[in-house]
Amino acid sequence: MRLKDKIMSLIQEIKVNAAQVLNEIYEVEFPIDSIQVNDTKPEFVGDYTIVTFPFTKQTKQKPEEVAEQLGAALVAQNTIFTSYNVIKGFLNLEINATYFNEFLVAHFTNPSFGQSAQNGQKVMIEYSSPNTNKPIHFGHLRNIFLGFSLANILKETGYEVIKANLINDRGIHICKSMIAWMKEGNGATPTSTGIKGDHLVGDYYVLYNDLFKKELAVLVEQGIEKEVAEKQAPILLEAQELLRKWEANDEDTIRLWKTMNTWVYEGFDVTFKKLGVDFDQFYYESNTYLSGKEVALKGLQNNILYQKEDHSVWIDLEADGLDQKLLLRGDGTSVYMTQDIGTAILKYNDYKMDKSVYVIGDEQNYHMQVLKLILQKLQEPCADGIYHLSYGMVELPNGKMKSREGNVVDADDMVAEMTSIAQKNTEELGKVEGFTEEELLELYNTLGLGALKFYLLRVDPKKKMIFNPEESIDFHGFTGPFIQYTHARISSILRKANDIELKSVAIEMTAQEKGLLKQIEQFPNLLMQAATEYNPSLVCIYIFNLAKEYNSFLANHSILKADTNEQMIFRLQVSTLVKNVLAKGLKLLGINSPERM
RNA sequence: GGCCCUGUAGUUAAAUGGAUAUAACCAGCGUUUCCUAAACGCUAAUUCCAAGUUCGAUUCUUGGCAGGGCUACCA
Repeated sequence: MRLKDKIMSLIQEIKVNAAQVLNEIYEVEFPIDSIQVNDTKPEFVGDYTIVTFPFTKQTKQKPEEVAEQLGAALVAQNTIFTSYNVIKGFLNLEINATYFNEFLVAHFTNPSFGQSAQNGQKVMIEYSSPNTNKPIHFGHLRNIFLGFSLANILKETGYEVIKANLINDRGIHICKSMIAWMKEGNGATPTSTGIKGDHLVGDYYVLYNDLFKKELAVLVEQGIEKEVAEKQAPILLEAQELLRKWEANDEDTIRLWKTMNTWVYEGFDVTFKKLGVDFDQFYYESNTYLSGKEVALKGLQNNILYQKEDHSVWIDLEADGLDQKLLLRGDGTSVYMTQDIGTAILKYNDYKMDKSVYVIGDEQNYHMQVLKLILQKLQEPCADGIYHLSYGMVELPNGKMKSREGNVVDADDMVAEMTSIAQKNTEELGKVEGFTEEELLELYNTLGLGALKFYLLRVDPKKKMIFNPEESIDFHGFTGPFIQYTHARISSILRKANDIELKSVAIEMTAQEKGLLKQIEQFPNLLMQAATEYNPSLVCIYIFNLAKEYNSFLANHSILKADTNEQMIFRLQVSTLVKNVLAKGLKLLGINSPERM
């Protein structure tokens, strides 16, 4: 067996071997993926375990007998297996240490370990997608980190990735900020006030809602029903008028709209940069909101859509268990769904991607389901590639965040808060020596962001999460800084040993050393799984377990004072490999790995 | 009403249908002469309820219960 030629992962190799042997013994074809290979539980002897219960029907033998025969044949046939034992229907296999030794030698200096070859597939990931009437808040961060991380993971596993941001820059919401600014802004600008552009615009959005509520109260006082008053409040009518002017291309309105949007973009830029995320392609809804109409009309001609008496255009999805959905109003204008249809087609025409991932909250599950179905019915080529990466909302302990009420945890504040906790912790631990002022600032930022990103990415995306600002963020345990710390410790050791030549050595490895290598060997596979499942939390869990295992190893093994020179070299090699994998895992999550902390 | 998602130690999270359900935080007790105690070790504690399928169910099916979301000619 030559590691250089090795394409298969160890688990895959076990499966292939097992299938082959089963075929030889029983003359039964078992599909490779039907063979279950698990990690052997620590209380048993062995590295990997084949579950033999599923074979009993076709082999007409007891699980123990199948396991026994399979184990004997595997050990006799392939030198990667050194021994086996059978407990009930579980066949525990021990893997030859030589295998891991060769693996170590082949990869400990390989910076691209974990990376897969290009697979020719193109994926677009749309994420972030903010409205321009308010700053980015904590809930958006989950979206942004998920999208960015997923893009990294897909690139690493061989996809060509386009990161897209669809900016929702038009509509009644931005008009609300505009009208409040016109009324009470007195010409305030980010420069004149010193307020970050997106926050400034967001403040007027909140102000709009305050004014609206006041007007509402007055109307209700006058004896008007609340629901009626909500539609009659003068400021709302003004905002709607502003939207009409915008649509009519009114010069002053457009100018103000552009100005305020520019403020917001400048603010967003700062935030995105601070968060360490970027995009390849921006789409603006003001450019795309009229599209989709032609497609709808074409669908009408082909009788996929139908028209009601008031000329509104609909699609009937009841046969698919959904509702009827409006696509064009009676006056011929588009709705949200129509725009999304248009944008989906536009994106596809731009890139012809195989997959289009939308990172959007789970409250839009229905919308996305309908969007995909309509595109399929319209026989648009982009339809089948659409995937909704649906994630649960981030809630505060006292309920949902509402930017209308200013009841949000702001993203910029959050980053600043985390950075200052990092600073406080570092200072308390007295670990500031040997750093320049500049390096310290960078370190605090690395640690604060690391904690924040890891915290939001470690949970399965589809689960909603509750964020408790006081209690939830920690620097111990299942956190970013824990892994960063492990990385920094390894770096320290390697710095001390940097004049030692890491030549190939053959040693008897301990169980824990073997365990580390076994874990690392699974890394490429794990990345593939994270990519197929669109789930960065798998990477979080993996690198956390690896860091934990390494820390435990470190407590039990001497490295620089190992018994023999060979042992030291071997452990330095293992450490190098662990460091590389931790750094790569963190990088895929968008987190930096400090050399010292 | 209909549809979708989620219920696992005190808390936050794991577990392609597999062995005695796994970690972290919190609590209690310990550990610093290779690297950095942001670490390591030990102790205690968990599958919402009821049926079903299975050799085997946290996982699949059905029915409850609880929480959230969607069900706009807003975006």
